[in-house]
Amino acid sequence: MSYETNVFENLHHRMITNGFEHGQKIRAEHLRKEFGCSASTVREALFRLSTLGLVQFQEQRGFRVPQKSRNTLHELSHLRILLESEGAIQSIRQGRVEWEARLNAAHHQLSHIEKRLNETQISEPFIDLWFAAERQFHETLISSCGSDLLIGTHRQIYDRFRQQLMVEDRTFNFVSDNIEHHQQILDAAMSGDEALTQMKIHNHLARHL
Amino acid sequence: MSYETNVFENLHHRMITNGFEHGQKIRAEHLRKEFGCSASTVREALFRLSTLGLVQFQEQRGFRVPQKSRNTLHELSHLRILLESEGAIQSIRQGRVEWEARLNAAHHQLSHIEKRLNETQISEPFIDLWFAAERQFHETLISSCGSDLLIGTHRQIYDRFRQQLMVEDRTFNFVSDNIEHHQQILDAAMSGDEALTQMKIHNHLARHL
DNA sequence: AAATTACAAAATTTCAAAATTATAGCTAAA
DNA sequence: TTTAGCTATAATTTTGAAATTTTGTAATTT
Repeated sequence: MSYETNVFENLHHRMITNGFEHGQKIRAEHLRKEFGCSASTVREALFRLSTLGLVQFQEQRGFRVPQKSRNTLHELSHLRILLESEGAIQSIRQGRVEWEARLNAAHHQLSHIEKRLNETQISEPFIDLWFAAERQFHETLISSCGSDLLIGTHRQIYDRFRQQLMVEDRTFNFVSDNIEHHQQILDAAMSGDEALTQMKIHNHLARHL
Repeated sequence: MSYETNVFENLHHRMITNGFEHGQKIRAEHLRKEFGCSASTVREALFRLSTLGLVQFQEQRGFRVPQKSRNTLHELSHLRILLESEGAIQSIRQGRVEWEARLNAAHHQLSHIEKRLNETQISEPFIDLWFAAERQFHETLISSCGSDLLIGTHRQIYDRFRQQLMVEDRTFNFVSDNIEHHQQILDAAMSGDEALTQMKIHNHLARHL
């Protein structure tokens, strides 16, 4: 793996997991010391991230983490509902027992983590586990839709969605609602009811609209 | 405007207007002579294009224009229908007389070009005009949807869609169908019939599914 | 006190050379 | 004839310095 790809993946992850603050200036000249490479290599990675919307680029003024924005969150939620509903519906239509098994497994893991969080309120060591399991659940939900493009686009939106919520994610205020919502989404998908699945996905995200 | 942005925009345009052939290797080392800048600057622009899906990047093997792919076109069409329908529906709901005026203007220009193309079969001088007008019509159709994110995502998909059709676009075989389809989309949108608009968009793109 | 100017420091952008890797062609051995 | 090994060439990746622009601060002017 090349240096640039290493830098890209590292920064990509930190952009959506509160590794940098909203609005923070990202200086290639500083990060090069941390990564032990040239500022040009960091700059390349930042350009890719800017195209993904995870960093804002302004000529001659460098790169900056996007601010939290109520409007951006609204738009991301709306588009995420659209994509995830379509992906889930197509997965219901095209998925097989294998998809159901994977979805149940993903849900099992996620609900296990969320229930632990809900009982103990021990937060910090679980955030990474929760983060990965939440993503895995939603991605598995659409994984049999038959379109890599839809999956990729959904991922792009999901990443930006997570970035907008990266501070709030760490308060864990959402957990009890999530347990219920994720269960409802799973049940609806397992029952093969497309409209119900779409409605449950919408309910899950409606508070951000 | 910086060099890199210049290079990016130039390459971006050529990626979707048959400036390079499907599957062609894109060498920064060669293009630097054309642009009169360093290969590193070209490489930066290519990284951005790769994130947009208009160029494929492979470590140590550089950049390549994506092949034509029946499957990719299918996925792009499906996703484009999804996004464009949603954008059109939201525009119908949220748009005002001003949106209708802009859409009628965009359609007028597009149909004028398409009719000329249909009558005279003079192709080459019109491709750029048609290209711009077709894009303008579809973008205007969704322009009052209230979501910059949806508009931006649609544009990204539309670009890739045009790349897949950039050779076929130059045969002009589609023109008479297009005249009819665009008119139907306009009429449906003007009538405020959401379901009909969605159906007409679907019909317009169904041959690529 | 507020606005403007000048200058130094910091940051950004670009460059082309060095380091590294892939590719192509040739030769020898099996 | 095929395969493996070697070498030269071409291309890719990375580097850090030079060129350019922005930012911050102090001094001056209004």
